[in-house]
Amino acid sequence: MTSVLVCDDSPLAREALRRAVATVPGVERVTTAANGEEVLRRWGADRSDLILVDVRMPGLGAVETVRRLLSADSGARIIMLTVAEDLDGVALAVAAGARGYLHKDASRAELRSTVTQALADPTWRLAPRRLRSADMGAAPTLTAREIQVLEGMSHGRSNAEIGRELFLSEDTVKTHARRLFKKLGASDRAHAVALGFRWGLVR
Amino acid sequence: MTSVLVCDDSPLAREALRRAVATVPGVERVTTAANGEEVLRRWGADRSDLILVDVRMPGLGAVETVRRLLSADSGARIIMLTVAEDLDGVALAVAAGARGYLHKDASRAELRSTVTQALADPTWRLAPRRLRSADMGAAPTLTAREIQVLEGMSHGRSNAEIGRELFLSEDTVKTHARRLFKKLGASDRAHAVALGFRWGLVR
DNA sequence: ACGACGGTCACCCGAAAGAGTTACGGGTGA
DNA sequence: TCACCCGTAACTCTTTCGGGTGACCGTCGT
Repeated sequence: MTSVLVCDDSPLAREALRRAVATVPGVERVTTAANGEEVLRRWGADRSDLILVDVRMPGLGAVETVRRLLSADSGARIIMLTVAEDLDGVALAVAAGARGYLHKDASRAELRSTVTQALADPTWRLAPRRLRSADMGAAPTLTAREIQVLEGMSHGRSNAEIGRELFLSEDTVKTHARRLFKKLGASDRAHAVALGFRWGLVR
Repeated sequence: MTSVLVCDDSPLAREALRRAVATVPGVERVTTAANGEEVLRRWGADRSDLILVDVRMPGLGAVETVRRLLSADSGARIIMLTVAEDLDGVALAVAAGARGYLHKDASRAELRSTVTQALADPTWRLAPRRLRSADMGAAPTLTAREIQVLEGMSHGRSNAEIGRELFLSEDTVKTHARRLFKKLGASDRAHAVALGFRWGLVR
């Protein structure tokens, strides 16, 4: 029983991927998820043989998702999906333990051959590259809420606006902000946003 | 009577956009079109105050649509809609005369604020710049000083600290800050830093 | 069962930020 | 020449931020 889990925040892309992966010989089941949290839930319930994860995701980021999947099961086989040239994100995810990546605008044949290969060989890995893997150890771990607040900041929202968006009081947003500042070592929101980008926590 | 015209080839996206734009304060009517030809027809019949056009369209392309709209009425206010990182298309459309662009996966608040801004100010432009077709990056042009100030912000410096670093008064730093906010379309320093990263102006 | 942590909310307070406005000299392009 | 932008600076006024502190309630791990 070979199953694949596909994660992408865009419903259209998700469906297209689901259909494409389903045509790979040997794949019996394809499940989908819209975000990192859902991936972790589904993975906990039913471990697929392969996971495809979009690098750019709201909420729990791709890097964090990869890290948590691997801490749950170090044997998890993960392939990143990327749209454009955000190679930084891919690099970080690969450094975090993903097996490789796929361009979303790769041909269907390309996708199929990569998936086939990854399924056939449990040790399959994209050519190992020299990445900033050393940096990853020090990467601050933000909670989902903290990342949501950080993302709000990166979109120019005030604490009050973020609170309205997340159905929280402004004071609660401030608490999350203070905690994430401390974790990141940021002196203010602008600094926090910059560090978020440098760590690949937001994009 | 404020009206907005939305053009997108995907019915789902079209409806979602229509609903989102309809919630913008001051907008009384939202009409939709599925392609460039229809936009031109509707524009001929009844000129809206603002037009949102998907960059990716079948038949008459977005760039050609923009060009024809502007040749019919040079005051037409057009904002491009883009899905991914097809900056080429956006850049061409902006070069052709579009006022700016919006990521389709931008938050509803972001969309609303951009539309509000564009409706409020007839001269609104995402980044007032002298675009050449070769510009291609479409990145807003910040002056050296503005980039220095933005970099200071990205390192968590206060305006006063940035001033001391650059041998400027705090008030001067504030002036540079205000100007770069306007150029980037940022609402505060955190947003400006985020946009700086997204445009590749800082790292 | 205990503590640590995360999520929620509240209050106070001083320090920043940001908006608006004005101003002046220099450079540059139309 | 005139208009426009840039760099510099000052002023006021309001909003927002950030730190400190305390509190209550879950959950999770040990």
